[in-house]
Amino acid sequence: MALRVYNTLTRQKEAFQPIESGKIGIYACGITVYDLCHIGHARSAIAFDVINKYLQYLGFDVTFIKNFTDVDDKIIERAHAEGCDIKGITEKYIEAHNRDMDALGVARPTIAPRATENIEGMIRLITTLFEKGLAYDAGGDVYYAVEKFKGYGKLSGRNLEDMLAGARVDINEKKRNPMDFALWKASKEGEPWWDSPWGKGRPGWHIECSVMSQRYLGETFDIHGGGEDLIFPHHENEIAQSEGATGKPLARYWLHNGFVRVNSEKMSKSLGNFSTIQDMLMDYHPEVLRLFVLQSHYRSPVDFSEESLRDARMGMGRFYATLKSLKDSLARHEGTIDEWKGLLTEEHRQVFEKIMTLPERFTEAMDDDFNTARAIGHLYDAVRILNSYMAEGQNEPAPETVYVLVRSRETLLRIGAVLGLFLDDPDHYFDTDRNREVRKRGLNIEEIEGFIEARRLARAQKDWKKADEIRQALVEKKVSLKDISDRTVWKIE
RNA sequence: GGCGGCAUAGCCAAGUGGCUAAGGCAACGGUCUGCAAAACCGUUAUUCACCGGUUCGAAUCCGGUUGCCGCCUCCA
Repeated sequence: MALRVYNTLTRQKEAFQPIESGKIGIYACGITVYDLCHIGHARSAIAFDVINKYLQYLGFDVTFIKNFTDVDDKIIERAHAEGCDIKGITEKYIEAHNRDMDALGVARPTIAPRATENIEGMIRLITTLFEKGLAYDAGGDVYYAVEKFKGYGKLSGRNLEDMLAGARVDINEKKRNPMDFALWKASKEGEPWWDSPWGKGRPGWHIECSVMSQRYLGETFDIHGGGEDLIFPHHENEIAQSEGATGKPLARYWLHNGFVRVNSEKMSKSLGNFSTIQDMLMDYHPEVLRLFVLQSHYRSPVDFSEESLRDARMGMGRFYATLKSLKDSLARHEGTIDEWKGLLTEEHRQVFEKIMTLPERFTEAMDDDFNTARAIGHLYDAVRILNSYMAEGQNEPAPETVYVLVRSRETLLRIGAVLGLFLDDPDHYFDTDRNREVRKRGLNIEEIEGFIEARRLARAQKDWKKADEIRQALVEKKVSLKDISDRTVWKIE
């Protein structure tokens, strides 16, 4: 089966066909840098990160562009509020954004262009739109004449009459049509400005993406992505600008991710119901956040709550428990024992072959519009098979077992990497997880270990009653114990 | 008002015409254990919001009803 993707433009899944064989250009709309990123931004970033990584996994040479909008009303407002220039704001939040994305394991884009570095290109594009009769000057403000562009509304499935019937179009005397949007805004006192044929001003929001995508990916490129709230007006306007100027399709496939919700409502700045990525990373391992997001399809909404994150954490713990078992089983067996390939007895071969079909099943799921939820289901299946297999041949694994486990682990890690999962060392994962949980619940490690030592002494004397009381006290603090032959390990539930 | 999406077990979530409706979390029973925990095995939706229709056959297609959500204003 070949890759199929849901295209917002046609509202159906289509066979994916790159413009140039073996190469893919993706443009994903980035953020306006005036504040910290929240979980909603993380969801979008992770969705396109996985798309990016999966396409590379398939062997495509991917050019991934994600911009920064670094001039905009909100930024100017914020700069005034903090008494600095816009660069003071944008530099700070670009840095914060990059830190957040790095922490989440989101790969940096091939190029991360900024709007303010592309003003000349925007002026050129607006000039072209004037030549085509699609732009008009209204006293220093330049607007796009939407009526002049056939097909305005084709992405969002609207037409101008419907939109005009809507209650919330702002009245602006300067506009010829209420739906016309700004390409260039005359600067007011104290605002940043650039010289242009229409006077001092700054670009409108939409023009930058048309310019930067064309600069780095050409007039027509493969995939354009973003959150579903960008479909209208942002992406609709990009189409009007770019296609109005070139007469060619802007992008072949339009992909939009669904929202993160809180209590069934969109997580957003205006509702104030957001959690920043920084805050969430204090409480959860980054891969728990990724798993939370990837367990749903990227176009569906996901509901964010303490409980859903807790579920994701438990699921992630299951994966790492298996990775830890694999690590421990193989600790004394470096390298692969390749001579066992082809010599496996029936029992070993069955496990081996099941795990070796994992990439196939993974690809089948991901080829269906990046169905990460189904892919993750297959990973859990593999984990169950391996746990069962390891439970049988515990202590000293036979050489053929080692061969199967080495190959299985490679496969698991290779596929996990596409989703940005299993990248941590299992011991490190559980250490940091425990430290996080201990801090969240206000517990004290020395105290817990003191209790465990007291219980060890009680157990040595076969004082089961006392040992159980101690354990019960710990269980009430959500600390669970596991007795292994010579020691006791603990974790937080 | 216009446009669009969603409704699957206690919770989360795959599945878009036909083998036994994935998987995770939770719960319960068993193996293991001094007892537990983890892991493993087993159980938990004759049924997919509701009503009607198409079909040999539908969670899946069509029509209607109800409920929830998004966009139409900055927003991932």
